[in-house]
Amino acid sequence: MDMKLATEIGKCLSNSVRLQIMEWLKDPENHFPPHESLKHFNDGVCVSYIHEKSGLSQSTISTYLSNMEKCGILISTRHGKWSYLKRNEVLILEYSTFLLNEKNGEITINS
Amino acid sequence: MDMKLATEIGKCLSNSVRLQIMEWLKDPENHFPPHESLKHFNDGVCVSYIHEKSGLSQSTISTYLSNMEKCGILISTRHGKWSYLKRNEVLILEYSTFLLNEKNGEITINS
DNA sequence: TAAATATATCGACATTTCTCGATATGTCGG
DNA sequence: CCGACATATCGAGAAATGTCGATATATTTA
Repeated sequence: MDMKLATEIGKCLSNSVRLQIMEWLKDPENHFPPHESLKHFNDGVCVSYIHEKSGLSQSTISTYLSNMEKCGILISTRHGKWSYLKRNEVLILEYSTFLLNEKNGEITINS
Repeated sequence: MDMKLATEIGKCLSNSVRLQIMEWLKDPENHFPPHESLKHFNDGVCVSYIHEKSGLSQSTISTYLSNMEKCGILISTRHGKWSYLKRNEVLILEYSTFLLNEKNGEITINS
């Protein structure tokens, strides 16, 4: 993983509301009502549901989500007038792995 | 992992120099000269070596490292007049795991 | 095509972070 | 105890981020 990308991902994860969104999206069924239009959560959750739950303004959340998509940790899919957001688990795994020190192999406590 | 702690860790990792320091400390032997006093890297690297390599001022780096230690991703050990910093691999692993979605089990591509 | 709804973008101001030089504190060697 | 060196803290100005309301754009439906 490229340092520049990793820094951008870090920025997305450095704010409690954005981090909370990442948590909610781990398990949309348990954090959001079913959507009136789509019957599944395959593409995640629409912006307005995230907005309502967040307590921040629509414009703020829209910008957050847009930046999170720009760096790749979220994937956006449009269905009609709704934008659905879901986690990009592959990139998150890459980032997560990048943070670890592969030199350690399995982590050893009490070196 | 607590959301508040995770947010603080995210802030530490949201700056390219701090992220770079985390990278250097994965493998001190290959990024820093041997210390004049200590013959090993068991406790990491002293502040001044990190400072020199970073290109930022001593006060900036001191503050960076202090904050990184405060949230726990670095561990500081004093030896005489030197402070040595090393990665807290255990906490980094916890954070890294927190980011992942355990609901997925092993990650599946192409859902 | 006009109204309604969902989302995106803009401009502005408040808050936080970045970053420095100056200075304080801690520690060793003489 | 004093001078030298390592690190920490302080105060300040610059830059970035947070956050909003207003407005623009897109899409569906009447």
